[in-house]
Amino acid sequence: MSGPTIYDVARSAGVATSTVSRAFTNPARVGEATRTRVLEVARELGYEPNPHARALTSNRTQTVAMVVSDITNPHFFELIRGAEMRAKAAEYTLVLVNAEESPRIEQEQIRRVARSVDGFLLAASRQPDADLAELAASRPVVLINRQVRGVPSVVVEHSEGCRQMVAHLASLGHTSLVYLAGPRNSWMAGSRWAAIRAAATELGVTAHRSGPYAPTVSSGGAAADAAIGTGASAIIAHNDLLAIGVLRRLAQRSVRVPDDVSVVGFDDIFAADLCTPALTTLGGPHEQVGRAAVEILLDSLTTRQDRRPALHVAPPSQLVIRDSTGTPLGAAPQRQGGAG
Amino acid sequence: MSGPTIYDVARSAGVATSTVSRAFTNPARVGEATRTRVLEVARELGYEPNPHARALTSNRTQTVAMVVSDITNPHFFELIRGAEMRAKAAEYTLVLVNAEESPRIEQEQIRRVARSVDGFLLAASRQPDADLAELAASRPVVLINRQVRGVPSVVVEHSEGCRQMVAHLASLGHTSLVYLAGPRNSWMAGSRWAAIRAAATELGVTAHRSGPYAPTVSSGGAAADAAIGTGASAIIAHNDLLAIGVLRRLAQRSVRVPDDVSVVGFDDIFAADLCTPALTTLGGPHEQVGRAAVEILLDSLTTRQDRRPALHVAPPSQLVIRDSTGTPLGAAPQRQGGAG
DNA sequence: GTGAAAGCGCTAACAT
DNA sequence: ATGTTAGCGCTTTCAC
Repeated sequence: MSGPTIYDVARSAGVATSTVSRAFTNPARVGEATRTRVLEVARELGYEPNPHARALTSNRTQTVAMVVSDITNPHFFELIRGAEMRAKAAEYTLVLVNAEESPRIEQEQIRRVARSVDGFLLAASRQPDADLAELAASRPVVLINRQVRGVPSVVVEHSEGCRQMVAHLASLGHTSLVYLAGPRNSWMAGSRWAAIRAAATELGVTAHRSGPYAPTVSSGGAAADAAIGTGASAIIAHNDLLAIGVLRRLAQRSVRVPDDVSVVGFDDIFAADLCTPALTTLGGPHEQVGRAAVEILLDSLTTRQDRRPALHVAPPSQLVIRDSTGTPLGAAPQRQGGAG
Repeated sequence: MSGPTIYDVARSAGVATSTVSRAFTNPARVGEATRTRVLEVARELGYEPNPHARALTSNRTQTVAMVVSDITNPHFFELIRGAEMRAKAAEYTLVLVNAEESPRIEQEQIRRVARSVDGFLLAASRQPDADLAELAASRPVVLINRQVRGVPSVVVEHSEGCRQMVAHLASLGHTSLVYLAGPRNSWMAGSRWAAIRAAATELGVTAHRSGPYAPTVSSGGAAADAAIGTGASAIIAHNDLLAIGVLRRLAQRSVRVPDDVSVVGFDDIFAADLCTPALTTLGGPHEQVGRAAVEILLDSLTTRQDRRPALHVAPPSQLVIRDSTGTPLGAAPQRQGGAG
């Protein structure tokens, strides 16, 4: 059934099991010659350490869990990819958990896998701050695109990004915008709105908020209708998926983008560059975020548990200007055409 | 550090540890009253079975690994999503492994996690048949979009799909097509080409093959150039990513799609519907494929190991006709415009 | 239906 | 530097 054990190797190599164990987990504490011999024998026998036996005594599993709020969202792909690669490089295994936008499922799953993993990567967690703080107190946790006091996190910088976004819109002549908000329990939704509103105030632009909306293409229909209703000439959607849905509905309604209304999204997913018109969006180094999060997590696993500061990393976002933003012709008809 | 054990529960409930164990893993073999009491006590104490201790004796981990050839390809995300959901429903955990298009990495990673999982889902494996057969002989394996004699698999039906694709092209007036092949060690690439060639022969269409190409957007440039070189009026790309890359290059070169040349892809990824022109492609129920694969795997875990037939499931593909295919104006100028 | 006890394969004191 | 020896928390015969 299962392969050779540490005993087989020990016997074959003429050493004690503890020596074999050390040869694998703590090579420095075994004599040069012994070590090579042991490893040699192990290789010959095809010995592979049993991770469960190992975990049982050492409480280390070489596994980390990545929990994403919605595996349906392509945005997470890049995060997952970065995390997987970094984990693999460190000989860690990545367990993938989909919270399906439900705080309840999220928590259930976290409990379920808690014993099998060394730590958690929580991407866009929908749980309340208190729950996250509590979890982080008992297990190593790194938050991604979510910030909670005292918990390490990697968040794509968006405050300045939102400012740039609003500035871009303002410079095109927009004087009124609407933010189509993401889910109520999305920290990002709140944080982005705050940044947008601040920038809008500063730049003399009127900003409204509508929502919350599920961050999906299909909820873009209702979101677009609501946005049009506000009379704003610029729409900032919570993410690219929603923005793409908005674009669709706008096309159906023969509202021209960007002539009649400008649309911008967040994340710069692969599809943002392909849709028509190509979407202006606030992108970020998502893959790198995934890597960084794993790095911090692994760090907190190896480093002594003494009070390291809960670090917060915020790699810069970048406003990618494409074709969905432009001068509103209705509002500023100094160009060629008239209003819609 | 870690929570209460089976001993704590046993003591509190006034039973033996074996009874507690049974209450969890084999409820039928414990008296009604005892069971409820044990479970009650366990809940009160916040007891959670330790999966490693459990795995150590039982050799079952409640975990399956999904290995994908390239996590970069959005196509896999539907597969992953389906698999994750089905696994979760069965209280199994999904481990995600990216083979990075390398048979070597694929094999290494499989070895690495072999002891930690109950079985493998191998999506678009790049390994030789022999290696897969060998692996399948020692561990439960389900292949996805790959077929190897004697190994259970779920493959989106594509033989008939390819035929429809070629028929669609032929009906539009195309008499010559080129298939831009995927990676050399991609089973799908070979299988699709065989089906395309057969259909082409049957329908009196000339078919060329070019490649292999990496199934990525960026290799679409060279692929497009080669395709144009063949003079074919229709291009069948190995997957949507490659097709999108082809579309890009064609646009750069001012080759009109579909007037000058038609383009079709495979997979019907999210972006296929968004690019310009929208891509005609052979889609499939990918999420369902992921689910089905997990189901078969779990089945082979629970069912006795006696010789079940290695089942092969092939859910139907569907030709999604969009705007990238049309009548070649150069070849059949019976419409309005002239050739390019 | 329930209990006693022997491991599963490994790590980690503690010796030497 | 290496060996001895307890367990880690659970499952699983084997008794009763």
